[in-house]
Formats: sequence, structure tokens, C-alpha cells
Amino acid sequence: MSAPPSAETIASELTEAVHEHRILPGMKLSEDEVGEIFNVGRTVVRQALRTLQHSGLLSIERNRGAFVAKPTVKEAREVFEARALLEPRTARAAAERVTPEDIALLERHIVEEHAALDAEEAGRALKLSGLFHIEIARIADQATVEAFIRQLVSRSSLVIALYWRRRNAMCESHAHHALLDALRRHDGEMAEDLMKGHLLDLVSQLDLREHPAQAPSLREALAR
Amino acid sequence: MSAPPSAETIASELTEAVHEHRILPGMKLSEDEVGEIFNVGRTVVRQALRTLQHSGLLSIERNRGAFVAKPTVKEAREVFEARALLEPRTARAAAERVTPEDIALLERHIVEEHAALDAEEAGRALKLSGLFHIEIARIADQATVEAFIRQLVSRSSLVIALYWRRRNAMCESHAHHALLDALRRHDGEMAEDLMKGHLLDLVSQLDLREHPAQAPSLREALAR
DNA sequence: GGCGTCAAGATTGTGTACAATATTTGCACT
DNA sequence: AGTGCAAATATTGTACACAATCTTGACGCC
Repeated sequence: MSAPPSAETIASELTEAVHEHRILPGMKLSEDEVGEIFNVGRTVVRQALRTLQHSGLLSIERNRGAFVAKPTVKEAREVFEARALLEPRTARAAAERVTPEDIALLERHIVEEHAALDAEEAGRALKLSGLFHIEIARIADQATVEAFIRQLVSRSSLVIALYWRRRNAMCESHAHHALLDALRRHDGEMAEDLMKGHLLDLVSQLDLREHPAQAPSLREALAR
Repeated sequence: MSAPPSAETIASELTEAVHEHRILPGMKLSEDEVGEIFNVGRTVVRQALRTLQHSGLLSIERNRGAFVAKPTVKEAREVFEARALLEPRTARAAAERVTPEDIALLERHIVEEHAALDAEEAGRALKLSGLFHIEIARIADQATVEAFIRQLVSRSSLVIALYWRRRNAMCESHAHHALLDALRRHDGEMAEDLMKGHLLDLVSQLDLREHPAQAPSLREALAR
């Protein structure tokens, strides 16, 4: 209905849905189906799906279709190892460049995140939590690194959907608050350490043992 | 001619051409032209171009076409800052996991790189030089980081095309040799330091002052 | 009844025609 | 001659038709 959205719009909407866990790993995204939802032809849908594939959210299998990626345990570890390489130093750089406007924006982010948690909207809280990390990269004025972190945050959403231990609470709000304090004081060293610890915390809350659930296909699950 | 190549094949060929400086920043890649060269329809070409866009090699302007990206000075710095975050630690990890087969492969790489330099094939030498860095990420068994480094190496080729000081020699072969030695001895610490220094060396050989040459369009070059 | 083969259906892959838009060229007018 | 507008050209954006491939269900055979 109304104006036909562009491929970028569709890609954004789908990405946001993944961030909010409204779209879960393994789900199939049929071209016709997505096209009907957004009132566009398959050509535009295919562009959007390819975009999401390149950012690692979809796995497109030839003549089979596009499926939301199901990161293996190894990939899950790799995502957080990559984040551990990029984000702490980026947080340090952000602490040195952060402006009062940035601080205010991050404060609003945290408030909204808390509000979402109180409203039991875990998906929205998760999305906002990811945006917090992306904002830090933006503040550091490192567009290239920011693009990488965007990808990693997106893929982290998939990892969390698959491997998160406790569904009830996401008790990481304290970490973001502490980071914000360090940024406010332009304490780069502290920001770097906090980010490093925060990421380690996140990984420690995942269950990254080799589950059966991660079998990519039924064939492998039942093979012996 | 003969068998029609897939979109991935075309993307690889174009990427390789960029690595070898056969395709230079600013060049326009017309869909029809590329399609005729590879004997495929525009549909497949567009897929390949989108892929290259997502890896940062092309900038696609709506209703204008696809142009090989011309990184600004800022982007050039960002690329090497990102590499400085990712590659040293990755080299350390590689030193801990490297196998004799990997060592042999890297040795061949270096030999070929020297041969290319002797044969005055600067483009081929540059491509092999980039592959050396990618191989190290592969050896580290970090597929996610490897994908990022691939992007960064590609974009580095564009940066070098635009900002390299001396066209004659690429006197970095020593650095790769030293890195290989560290890997052979499983000396992670040394490998990390060498990689860090190597990347700093590379940046120092660039002319990243704000030249006029970086004007994206004639319009800007002559605007006053 | 179990199993293999094959046909029907559905979904994606690709080429192409047409529409939309940008660029260039020519022309009229000042 | 210079400038502004308009038509012509060329290139990309989108939709659609057809081909290729996979999945599913049915039928016949053992």
C-alpha cells in the first residue's frame, strides 16, 4: 500500500526485524512473499536479500531460497572475537572525541532501553542495546569500522537468538551506563577496558558448547 | 566466450583487476559493456556490481552508473586504521596455529611476488602482496575477520593507486619475509609487532595530505 | 505394503522489454 | 556570440515472461 519502498528500505526493515528477534534464524524469506508484503516486484526484493546476504544475515542457497543465517558455534565465537578486536579501541577513540550532544543521545538510548525492558519488550531492548554500540563507533568518527561493527552487531542478534542462556533478563544495562560515564569523563583507557569487559560478559552469557541444535541440516543431525 | 560465467566469477575477475591496478579509481563500469565482455545479461552483471559495491570497491550512483571508488584521504586513513586494529592480533593468532603446509604456501607467495617485481609486473606483485595478508587471516582460522581483511586489502589497492608516492619500487618484501620467519618460529608476539610496524610503514609511504587530485568530480575541482 | 521412478507443482535464475532519469546536443532567442 | 530551453540520446531501474532446478506427491512395480 502507498508508496513502493526502495531496496534499501526493505533491507533496513528486515534488518530491524532481525535485531528485534521478530525474524529468527532459519526462517525462509520467499521472494514472492516479501514482494507482496512490501508491494514491490521480485527484482527489488532480490536486491534487498542480496544486501542482507552480504552483511551475513542471510544465507542464499541456489534454487532453494534465502534463509536467515544460523551461525554455528564457531561463527558465534568469531563474531565476538572480531568485536573484541574492533570495539574496545574504538570506544577509546570515541571517549576522546565525544561531544555533549553525543552524551545526551546515548543517555536517551539507555533510558529507552530500560523502558523497553520494563515493558517486557525484549526485542526492542535488544535492538537498542545494539544501537548503543553502533553509536559509539559513529562517535569515534570511523565510518569503516562502524560498518564492520554494524555487521557484527546484526550477527550478534542471531547468535543471541540461538545461544542466549536466560530468556528473562538482559542484565547488561549497568555496563552501558558505566561506559557512558567513562565517555562523559573522556576517559579513553577506562572506556576501552569497560568495553573489553562488556564483550567478555556477553560471551560468557552464551551457551557455546556444541549443541545438537546447531545441526545445519537434518541429514547431519541424524547421520551416523 | 564459451560458458557463461556466474555473478561470483565476474565479481572475482573484477576484484582481481582492481588488485592488479588494471582497473583504476574513477573508471566507469557500464552494465552493457561488462555484460558484453563476459557474455551475460545485465541481470548477472548487476549482481556482480552490487557485490563489489558492498565490499566498498564500487560506488553506484542512481541512474548514473557504477564507478570504481575513489577513497578520500579520510577513508584511506580509516582503512589502514581498521587494518591496524585487525591484522596484528590476527598475525599473532596465525603464528600459534600455522602448519608447515601454510609456511610452504607463504614461501611460494613471496617467491612469486619477487618474480613479479623482477618482471616489472607491479600490478601482479601488488595483488600477491595483498594475498599474503589474506592468507595470514585464513591461517588464523578466523573466517569473519578474514572477510573484513579481504575488503580492507581491496580498498587498500584503491588507496595505493591514488596516494602511493613512488611508482618504481615496492620495497616491502623484507617485511613479509620477516613476518614469515616469525610465523615459522611460532613467535606470536613478534608476528604481532612486525605486522603492526609493516602497516605503519605502508601508511608512511602514502601521501595523505589533502591534495587537489582527490576531487571527486571536475565540478568540485574547478568550483570556487 | 514398501520402494523406486516419474510427473506435477512451486520457487528461484536469467534475459529482455519498457519506463524513468540523467546527460548531451541542437536551436532559438536575446 | 552567449544563454536558456527543449528534444534526442544513452544509461540505469523495474517488472515480467520464460527457463532451470528443486520439492512433493502419485503411480506402478516388486
